[in-house]
Amino acid sequence: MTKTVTRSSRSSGRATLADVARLAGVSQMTASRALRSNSRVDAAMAQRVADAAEKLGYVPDPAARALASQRSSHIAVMIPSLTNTLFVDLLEAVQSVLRAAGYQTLVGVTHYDPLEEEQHVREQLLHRPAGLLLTGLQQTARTQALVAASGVPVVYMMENSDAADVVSVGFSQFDAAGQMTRHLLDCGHQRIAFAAAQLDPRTLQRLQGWRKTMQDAGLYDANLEWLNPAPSSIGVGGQLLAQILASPHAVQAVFFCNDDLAQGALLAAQRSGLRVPGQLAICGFNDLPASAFMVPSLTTVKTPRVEVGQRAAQLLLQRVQQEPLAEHRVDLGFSLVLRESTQPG
Amino acid sequence: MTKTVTRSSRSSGRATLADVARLAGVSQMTASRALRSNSRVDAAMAQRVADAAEKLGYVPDPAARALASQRSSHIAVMIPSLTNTLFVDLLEAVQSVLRAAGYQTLVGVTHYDPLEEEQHVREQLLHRPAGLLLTGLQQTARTQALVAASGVPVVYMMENSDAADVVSVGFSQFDAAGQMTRHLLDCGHQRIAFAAAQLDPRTLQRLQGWRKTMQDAGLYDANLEWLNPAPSSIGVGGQLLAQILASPHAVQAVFFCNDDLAQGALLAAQRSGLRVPGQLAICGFNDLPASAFMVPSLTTVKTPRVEVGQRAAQLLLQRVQQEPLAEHRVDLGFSLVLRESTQPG
DNA sequence: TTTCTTTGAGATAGCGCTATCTTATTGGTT
DNA sequence: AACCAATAAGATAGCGCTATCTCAAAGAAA
Repeated sequence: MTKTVTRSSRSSGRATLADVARLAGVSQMTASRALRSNSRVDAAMAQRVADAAEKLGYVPDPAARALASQRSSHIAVMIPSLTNTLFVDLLEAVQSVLRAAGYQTLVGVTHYDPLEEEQHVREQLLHRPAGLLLTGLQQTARTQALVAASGVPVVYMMENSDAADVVSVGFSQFDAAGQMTRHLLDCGHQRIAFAAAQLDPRTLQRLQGWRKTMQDAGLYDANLEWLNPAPSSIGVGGQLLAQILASPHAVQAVFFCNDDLAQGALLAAQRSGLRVPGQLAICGFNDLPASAFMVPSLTTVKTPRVEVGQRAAQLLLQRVQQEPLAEHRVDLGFSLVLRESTQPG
Repeated sequence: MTKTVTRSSRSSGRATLADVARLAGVSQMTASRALRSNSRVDAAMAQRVADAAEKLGYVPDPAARALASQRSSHIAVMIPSLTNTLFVDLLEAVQSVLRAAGYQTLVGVTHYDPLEEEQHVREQLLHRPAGLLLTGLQQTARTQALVAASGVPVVYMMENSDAADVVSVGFSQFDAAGQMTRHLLDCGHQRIAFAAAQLDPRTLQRLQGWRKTMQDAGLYDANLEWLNPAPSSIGVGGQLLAQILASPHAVQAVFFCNDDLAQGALLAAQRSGLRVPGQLAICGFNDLPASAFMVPSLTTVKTPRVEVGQRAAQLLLQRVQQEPLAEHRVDLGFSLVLRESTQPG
């Protein structure tokens, strides 16, 4: 005999917490607590509730939960771009961790614009996300104020902050660029140009890393800096190379701030008959998938974007669940990938 | 004098619909209707409500709305991959349209796996999305059943269906591949290989388009088919080219099912000293950003992915808002992009 | 023993909306 | 004039959860 429960016409038809509580023979509140296991509940009773939920195929209603608790099961993620494989990898890593924990990921693509980021954050906060993941540390003052006022926990990705109350997962863009520059110096190059596009904060940190190393080596020259604010792309990489070659200042190597630029430069070099690394050494940053297959293969910096995404998501979950954090600042490092495009004679 | 409204400790502190109704001097229900403008409301009254909402900075609470109406402001989008620029462009287009209309986009990356898609859809339906965007027409039977049972409106992307009750926005993968094959024939090639990876439904439709054209020309040979189920990538493109060149069957041109494969083949050819198009013509599909910059530049099929995303999102919004659709099947076509890699002698 | 905490469970009361039912008003029919 | 649909607004009652308060029982401190 099937017990037929009469339901209002407005009900969803799904099993509700009340059904579970009835079957388990406990109050609805106890069932709620048992399923969330946040408050101390008798173990045997919790098991009864879990069994009842299982039997009924009960799934909590996110909207009801959000309305009652003023906190949704969404986590908002702000990334600058999906065109750059870097952020795609970051996002996929974030999403797999969050999804496994039962959270939905809402992605905001900011196109490297702090104001667009602010607008996205403002919209997202209306949905009362459980947490927020931000790329980089340079938000507008209003974004910071909005986030602070909302009380939503945040974890920052791709850069590290020294502030005590900021949780960040990243690596030193400055050091990475410094080491790559060092490598080019070790190859015997002295006139090492730095070419960049987009000019987002992380790119500028790489610029500083290159500058510092060149200055320390006594080889810094402002004529070696080639900065183009346009979005980074293969096409812009080719343009930058053309500009560098057309200038009267000699150059032995070019450090591109991103692999797509470097790839574009390699292709442009090939088209114009310039031998790499014979006449010019070229390197990039991020180790995008195509870089290993370029001819010549591209020397670059391998960045831990997947690990950054995973760790950031894990830390955010801990914050959301009010667990204490072991560390506030996670530096995941980087590694140089030396390939043909900088191979010394 | 500021009127202080006493609020319960559980309230969010934001202005609620009740506040708006009070200020406008109407009932809460009228305010609700006026703001949604779905039911006939007196124009003057609607204006009063709108003014009051504006004055209070009222923003509806999505959770409360979802709970009361059994329908959220989310729209779920299923795409196979974010690694393929094709889908990134599609997604960004979708998202910009939906966001402008006040909907949140929830992305499910299925990795070309119908079962993973099913699991994503199942999870998303628990959140009662307002609508669903699916890539391709090949879902599992259970996915179809789940979607049908939920009553959530769906629009299919990237392929067109002839079924009367299916809303789809796409183009003919079959025709596109046929035309490209025709182009290779027109260039004077007879031994035209088709090389593919991933082997998702759309890839197989392209395969069929190539087959049909080759058969019609009396040039079909099963030895010209090179299918690798691995995920499509630059590396796999190089492998496929190596296999084709190592086989005893002569080949004059290779039609790769995706640009990333073709790019990999171009790079591998360059590395091994094979002249393209001199010794071998190569073409791809999708016109990814790098293709125009390859050396030689890559002949390919330009696919209307941005337009597909926009139209699909617009149609879905119409379905969500119960508006009648002008057309159920939107074919956005494609165009051949003829570049150096297939240039005859 | 008495009193004061601690702990687990239940009862109650919303969270902020919208579906639905009811009632008042209007204008068109016969 | 009497009647009936069509329309607009209000009253009511939830949607399915969780925060908060209350209370009984059990253990710790006096």
